[in-house]
Amino acid sequence: MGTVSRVLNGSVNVSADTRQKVTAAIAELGYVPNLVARSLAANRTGLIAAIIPAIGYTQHSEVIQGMADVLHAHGMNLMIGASGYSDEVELQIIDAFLARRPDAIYVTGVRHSEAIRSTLERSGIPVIEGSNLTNNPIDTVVGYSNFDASVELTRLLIDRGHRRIWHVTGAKDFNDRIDDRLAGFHWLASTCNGFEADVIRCENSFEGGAEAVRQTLASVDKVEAMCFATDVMAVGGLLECQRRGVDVPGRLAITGFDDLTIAASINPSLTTVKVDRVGLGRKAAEIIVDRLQGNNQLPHIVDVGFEIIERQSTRQ
Amino acid sequence: MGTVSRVLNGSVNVSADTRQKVTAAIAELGYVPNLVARSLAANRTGLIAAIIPAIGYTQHSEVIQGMADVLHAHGMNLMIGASGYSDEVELQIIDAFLARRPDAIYVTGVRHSEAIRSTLERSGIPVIEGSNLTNNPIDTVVGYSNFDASVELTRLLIDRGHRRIWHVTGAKDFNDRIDDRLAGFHWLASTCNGFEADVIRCENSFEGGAEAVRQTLASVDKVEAMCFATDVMAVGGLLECQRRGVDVPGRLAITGFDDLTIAASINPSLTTVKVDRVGLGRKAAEIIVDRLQGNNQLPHIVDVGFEIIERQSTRQ
DNA sequence: GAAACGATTGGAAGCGCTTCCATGATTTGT
DNA sequence: ACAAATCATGGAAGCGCTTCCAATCGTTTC
Repeated sequence: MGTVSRVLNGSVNVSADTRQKVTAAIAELGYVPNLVARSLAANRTGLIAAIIPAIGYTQHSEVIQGMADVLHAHGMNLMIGASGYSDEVELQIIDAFLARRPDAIYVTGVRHSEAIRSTLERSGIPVIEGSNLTNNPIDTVVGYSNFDASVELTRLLIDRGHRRIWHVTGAKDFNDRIDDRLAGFHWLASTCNGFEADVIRCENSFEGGAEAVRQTLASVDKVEAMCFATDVMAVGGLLECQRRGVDVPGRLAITGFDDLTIAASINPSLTTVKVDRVGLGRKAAEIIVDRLQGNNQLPHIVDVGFEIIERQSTRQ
Repeated sequence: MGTVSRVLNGSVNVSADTRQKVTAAIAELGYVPNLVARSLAANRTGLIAAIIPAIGYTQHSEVIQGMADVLHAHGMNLMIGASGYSDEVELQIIDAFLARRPDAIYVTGVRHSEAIRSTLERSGIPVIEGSNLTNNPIDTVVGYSNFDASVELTRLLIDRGHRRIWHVTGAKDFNDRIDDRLAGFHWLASTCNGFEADVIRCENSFEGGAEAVRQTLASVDKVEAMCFATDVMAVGGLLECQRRGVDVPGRLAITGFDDLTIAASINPSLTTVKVDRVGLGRKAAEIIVDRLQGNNQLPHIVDVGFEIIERQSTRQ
């Protein structure tokens, strides 16, 4: 038993001869190691837990895709849960996951309830926060600055000559990513003279974006640009402009955020912020794998960056 | 120890008094049961494995979302893997998952390599195949008839007076779902007189759909309708028509498949086939839960149905 | 009031591995 | 050639639970 275990775990202290025999026996018997027993004995499960707000949304599931790829290559597997943007549900899922003794845990965002934060801190395993940045991670954060990206995107609109810009965002306290985008917008606005900054909130959906366009066009005679906090809303807005014959970007410039694949295809194509989400997931998984192999010299703040992609919706 | 276990598992044979004491002690000590040990002892992990072609695609991740919701409500958790449409990778993932002794496994589609099929058959756990139908499931299939849906969709185009229809599909043998859609199209075509059926293959992407439109318009002077095997291709095609000023549905009727959210918002809105994917996932999970609770009287072929949604892209 | 019974409870075995330890085999140094 | 060190191997303990069994206790029945 001891020797078989050594063979399976690739220990050095096994003679080539014995290894051969054991391997043959394993093949002949069709023996499949029981990883549950291994997990218990070795105090290491090879399971990684990941919690995202919603599995059905590309922005989040692409991160998971990246993680799954890297983890699978290292013999580890992913457990996944969806919080539905609820702190309460998220805590429940975290508790359920921790009872399964994962080797590490990934959570989306950097703003958590006190209960969640303390649970994660006491978990004793690597905790990766993703999709945003913070100076004060629970353990390690892998993301990009939603604040900076929003600043750069808004600056692009200003550079194009716009002096009145509407920032369209989701419900209050919906999540830290869009809050930081709004904060970046506000910050830049406060540094500019003769600049009119407005904010409108709507549902994060195509219809929400469309509604935002309708409201905005109805309430003021002159709107120069709308800076949507997500591509979903921006595309919804763009399509509403198509329907109403509003010239984009002639009458109204539009920007999004996320670079969904539709952003490049729609007419006019959409200026947005691109983030390599699959890469972010891969990076998170690589850090986890590294940490579990004993590397404690890893950075705790990992910026995967972003890229402003200017397309037709802002180019006159 | 025995008694504590009985309390935790809600056994009947514990006095209210003892239960009270144990519960209090658990709360005070902040004891968290180790589900790994439980899994080993009880020979039941409470883990469900799910394999989909790609996690980042809404069509598949929505199913996972539905499963995760139901499973979480029953104290079970999801392990997830992505095959990237490769039989080889899929088998690797299945093997890796089975070593973790999941209580059930979900796989996408009903056409599998011989190795995969036999591995699943011998696994000894409930196997759910999803997103299509077959008369010969490995164990249980939860899905809808891609064949029938395609027939109905094509019939709608014929009813609208179209006599030349292009079916746009993906690469050969890409997956059983789009193959069945093509088969449905062919079958209906073969029953109609004076009907011209063409097939074109392209990449399953917006750009692929656009390319299909370009090729089709260039090669023939009269095309009446294009029936795309997926909404992604259809939307790509529709946007290409926008760019070229091709009137949809006046000059060219277009249909998709999947009812992605964009289908309802795009201009003109897209006629497509709607499937409740989250519901499909929920149903699959409910069957799993039921089976694990010992119910063996469940149907092995579960049709969750589909709905043809006619929108502007086919309505003259 | 004694026998019989069912409801509770504690204890031990065991789930299938990993890991430590002791033993024996082999190699190295001198 | 011999002692010391190194390596390979089998065996046993133990990971933290569940579950079975036997023992205990309070009740009911006649």
